[in-house]
Amino acid sequence: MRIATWNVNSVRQRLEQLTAYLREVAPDVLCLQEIKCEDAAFPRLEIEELGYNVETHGQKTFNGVAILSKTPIEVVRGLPKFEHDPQARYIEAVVSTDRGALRVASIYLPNGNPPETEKYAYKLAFMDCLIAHAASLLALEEPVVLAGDYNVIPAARDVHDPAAWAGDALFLPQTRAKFQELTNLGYTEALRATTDAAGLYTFWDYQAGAWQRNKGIRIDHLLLSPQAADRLQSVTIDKNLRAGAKPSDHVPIRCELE
DNA sequence: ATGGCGACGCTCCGTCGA
Repeated sequence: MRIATWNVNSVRQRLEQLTAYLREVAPDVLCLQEIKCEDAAFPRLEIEELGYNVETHGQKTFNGVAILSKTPIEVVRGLPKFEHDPQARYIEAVVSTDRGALRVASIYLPNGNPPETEKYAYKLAFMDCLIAHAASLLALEEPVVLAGDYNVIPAARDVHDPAAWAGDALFLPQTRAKFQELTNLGYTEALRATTDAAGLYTFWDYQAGAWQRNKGIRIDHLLLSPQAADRLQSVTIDKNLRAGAKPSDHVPIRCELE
């Protein structure tokens, strides 16, 4: 069972890369963030043609999330207790698999910069709500994968230059503490269950030759409930996509569950 | 040493992202 997440930075701009990824990597479930279009504008037919079911929670211009799945899914749009949010940042699916139900969320957590503004307060409020919801999911004792662009650098080893990012909303102590609060509930960060290595990144800015200089950060994560973590076999960052033509500034990260 | 991008839209600049 292969589950991937990818911030595509506009699904319409990335359609060629997305369909190539579905063909070559063929994840069973792919969570997308920053689709940047309304549901009606999502290139649904091109994806369905490749054998995927498509569920979107889009909006015009900004944000927008989706879940693609080889098997049929039932979805809920919006983060529970945060449904009034006009920003489309959360969609959750129950996926039928041959090993029973699997729950997968596609999350686009707010960036939060600049930290002294209401944007950071919004990020923290979203995280509080996500923590509460994640706790309620644990009570179901199901395999759950909370996947997405968390806009959180968990630790110094996850950023090329920790000092340069010290005051950034992605790396502030309060941000990292909230992320740790989430994992402390009982979720396993998939990548960190497989390696302690530093310098594993999922995002490189388009500016200042960040990719060429490997000035990256690790902000896209897969969080696993105990029932999912027990089945974890491997984690892969599809870094090669950043070197290809017209890339997203994020690359996919995926895990294999037995 | 500095700055260097890219997507979007009531589009040719201003805003946003990370």
